This record gives sequence, C-alpha cells and structure tokens, in this order.
Amino acid sequence: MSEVADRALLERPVLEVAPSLLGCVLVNGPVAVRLTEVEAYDGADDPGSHAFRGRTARNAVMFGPAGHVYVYFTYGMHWCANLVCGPSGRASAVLLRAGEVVAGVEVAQSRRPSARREHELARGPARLASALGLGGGDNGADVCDTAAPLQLQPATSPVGLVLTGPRVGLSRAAERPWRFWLDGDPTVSTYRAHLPKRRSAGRRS
DNA sequence: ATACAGATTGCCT
DNA sequence: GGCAATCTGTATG
Repeated sequence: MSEVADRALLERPVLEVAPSLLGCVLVNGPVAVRLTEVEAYDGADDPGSHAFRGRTARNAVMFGPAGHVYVYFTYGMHWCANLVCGPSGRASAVLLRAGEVVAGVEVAQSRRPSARREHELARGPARLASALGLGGGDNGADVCDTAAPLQLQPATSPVGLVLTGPRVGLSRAAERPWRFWLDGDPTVSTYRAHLPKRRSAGRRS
C-alpha cells in the first residue's frame, strides 16, 4: 500500500509547504490527482485569504490543525479545495489549483462531461475538486488518515522545475508570488487576472 | 434591510 | 475577448 503524507511536514510554514506539494498525489476513492499547481494563503497576514478577517463558520477549518481540507463554495456554483498547512491556529492553507488525473480517469470524466481533453479534467481549482468528487461534505477531512478515502501521498517521482508567480483571481494582494506550478505541465491552468466587475446596469465609469 | 465583491467556469462573439 | 450563473461574507443604512 502507498504511504500517506507526514503531518509534520504540513505543519511547516505555508510558503515552504506549498511548493513541496507539487508532484504529491491526492487520492479520493477511485480517483487520484497528481498536483501540478497550488497557491499559498497565509491567514492573518494575507489580505487575499478567507481567514484575513477572522474566523467564520465557513473558514473555521483553516484555524484548525494542518492536514485537513478546507472546502468552500464560491461564485454560487463551484467547490474549491485547500489543504490546511502551518502551525495550528495560523489559518494558512494551500489552494489546490490544478493537477493531472493519474487514476480513475473514467470516473473523473463522468464528473466533468464538459472536459474535452484529459489534461482539462482537473485544470482549475473548481475542476480539480469536481474531478475528485470533493464537496461540502468533505470539509474538514484529514488527508493523513489512512483509513479514510481521502489521502495525500508523497511524490513518487522527482518533479521538474518549479516556477512561481502572482496568484490568480485576486483583487487584493495578488502581487504576492505565492502561486507555484510545474514548468511546462499541460494541466497547469492558464493565468487569468482579476476581472473588475461592472457596476449596476446603466452606469458607467 | 440592501449592495456588492469574490481564491471560477463554460459558453458566447 | 465578454459575460452570466448564483451563494457567502462583509460593508453600510
């Protein structure tokens, strides 16, 4: 059987943990995804983090121990998954932005019928969560629990060059180069800068 | 109570 | 490239 990730490694500062997650494999039942792109969020000091304004019912898992997943619902329709990292209470986490489906491709395809290519199955945070079948019911799950369907496994092969750059989709603190990805991997999402939203109809700037 | 921005995606031109 | 879908948290009255 495959081993599970060491929780002590996840308790290190989030900026160290995030790049080290690349190449690791997140398994949920029949589907497994090799992580190729992640983003770090550092609770208290990070204006871009859900935890920046303190604990709420939604982000409570972020304030707990490392190794648990924080799954949130956004834009009224999508689930996204984070892995809580760093010391307990720090409320830092790593958003799982993209990966390569390495097991259970058929199941992933059935969950993502709009994906036309295999490398699109988990390219994007909501797509990754969908391909893995993650939803609100998985919020708080422990990826270090060997008896659970959701587990994080260490990288089995050496990863290539890791690049860093600005985070995606944030209007605040997006300039922090806390996005990490594997150079040249086709499953890495294309960068989309924050799109300023239109004011109410009829108004213009 | 209302307004609105947001760690997104899929479909449109 | 634009933009709709539609839930949560925050700011404001």
